[in-house]
Amino acid sequence: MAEAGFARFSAREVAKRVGYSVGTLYNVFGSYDRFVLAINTRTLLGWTQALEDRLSGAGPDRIGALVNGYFDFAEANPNRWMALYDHRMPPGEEVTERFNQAFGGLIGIIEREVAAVLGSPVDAVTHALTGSLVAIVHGHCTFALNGTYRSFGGDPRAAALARIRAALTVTHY
Amino acid sequence: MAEAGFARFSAREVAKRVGYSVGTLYNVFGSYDRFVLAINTRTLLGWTQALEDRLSGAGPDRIGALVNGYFDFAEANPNRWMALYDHRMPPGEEVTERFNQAFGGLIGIIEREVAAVLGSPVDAVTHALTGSLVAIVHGHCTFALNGTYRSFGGDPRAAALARIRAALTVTHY
DNA sequence: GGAAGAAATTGATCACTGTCTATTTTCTAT
DNA sequence: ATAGAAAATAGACAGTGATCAATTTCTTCC
Repeated sequence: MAEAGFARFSAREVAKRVGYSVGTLYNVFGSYDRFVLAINTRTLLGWTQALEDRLSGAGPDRIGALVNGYFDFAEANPNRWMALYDHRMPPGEEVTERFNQAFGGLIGIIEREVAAVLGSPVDAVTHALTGSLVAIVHGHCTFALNGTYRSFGGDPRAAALARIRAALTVTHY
Repeated sequence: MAEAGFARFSAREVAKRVGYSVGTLYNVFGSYDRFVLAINTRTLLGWTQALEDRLSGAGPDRIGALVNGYFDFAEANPNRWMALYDHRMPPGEEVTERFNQAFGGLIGIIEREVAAVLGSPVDAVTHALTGSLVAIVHGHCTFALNGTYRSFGGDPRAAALARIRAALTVTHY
């Protein structure tokens, strides 16, 4: 996935490279979508770990550390990161519990820092605000990786951080 | 594309439905990627038109009209809108000039309104800020359409608009 | 050590995809 | 009516996800 990217990823190619037949892959994972989901869960866990590492070595600007950690992981693993959003479950099928937990864990890390900055408890309000802040960084990161941001000019991660700070400032009042 | 979505879209199926053979589609468009690009260019032009219509019937809150127009188009045409970002050119190949122009036109509409709100001329600074604001809305809209925002709680378009206003407020100073 | 049963693995097969090209059909202008 | 250009076709190719009966490998117990 890291090497080929979501569009060119193939279960058969994986089977060939790991020395198993296609059938085994399907016995283990059930379907192509569940296979990709397993990979994406792994990516999510690695990303969470990267953010935690950033925070543990961070100075007073923990929000800045998170935004930079977010971008750094995505830029270091563009194909894996993009696969997280390129892949969609077929209509009717639900995402794995493990995947949801991994995603929740990632958001939880960010949420704690958002609440800390605002001096608020971790509640529904900070949860919703965290989602919105993540959406801000996600949008900037997406445009950075797919080349859209180049036509805008400026540094996407600096812009994202500025918008986050503005949001947190205004929310203070 | 509107009906099947990017993942399940197929040139052969299109050929069948329009009553031509696959070969003709390839004679006309050159490749699958260029075919999708032609569709996406059309989507971009339709989206631009929708935003212009909104603005022409808008009250004093033109930024609000843009954000709502952005969301409304995406929610009314989820598959077409998502295809805009799901599709990526194969490495080495470039996007059509027509596509870039259509995208530039869309951004231009937003940029004029951003400059107007700030009382600034349309220059490199407002251009970069516009890109950042579009990234904000894009992130919220993406999470709204792919279901991610549900787990956050709250209304994605209201959140996007609040973040935009915060960004424009802080930028004033 | 060997046999019975469970577990894991295989590969052939299916319907589908994008891509390409030689061939045929249709149109256009003289 | 005809020569030449343009448009459209069908079929072949290599690749995909999916399925499943048949085979191989591993456990377990006597």
